[in-house]
Amino acid sequence: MIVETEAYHGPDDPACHAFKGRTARNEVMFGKPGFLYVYFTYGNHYMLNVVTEKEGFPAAVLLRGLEPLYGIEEMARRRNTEDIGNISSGPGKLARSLGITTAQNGADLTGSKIYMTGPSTIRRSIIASPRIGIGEGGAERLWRFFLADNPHVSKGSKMIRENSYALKAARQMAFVK
DNA sequence: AGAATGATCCTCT
DNA sequence: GAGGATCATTCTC
Repeated sequence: MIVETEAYHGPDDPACHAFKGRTARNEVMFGKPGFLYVYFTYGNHYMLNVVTEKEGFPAAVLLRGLEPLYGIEEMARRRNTEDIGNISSGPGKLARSLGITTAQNGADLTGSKIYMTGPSTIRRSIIASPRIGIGEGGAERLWRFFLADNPHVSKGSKMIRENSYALKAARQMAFVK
């Protein structure tokens, strides 16, 4: 179950890989929505994105956190950990746990091999926050989204959550006082 | 051709 | 909380 995402929106978003135009790497983002955009970074990690928007408009959503529901043992094995909270709580971990690499770049998510399913209606409380780990164009837009009550979010999001709780608590104390 | 950089994670202190 | 790993991609010359 997807519990954390981040949005990247083409020409108006400096943090988007396609901000400066088409390259070999970001090619897939310019294609049809519903396809995987996977890239390799920091010499270690694959980032798993889903292409959104219409063909020709480069945009994608980065998957940053999953709650393992099925195939947990296999995910854990790929991640070499027993700690369920550490299997897919971050974008690099997530791709690793699913066995996704650039071999799957451009894969069709509307077929039957790799796909997403489930309710499209929002039933849970969601926190929107600034994107992290991004330079220019990162902070202004609240384009990181994660479930307010789910433990399988990335480290940065946990911090945001804790800070917001701390803020709430501080306000409450001030109110009581 | 060479250098810099990065939508991160892990280890060690 | 700091720093290293580690390499594909992109930018610069």
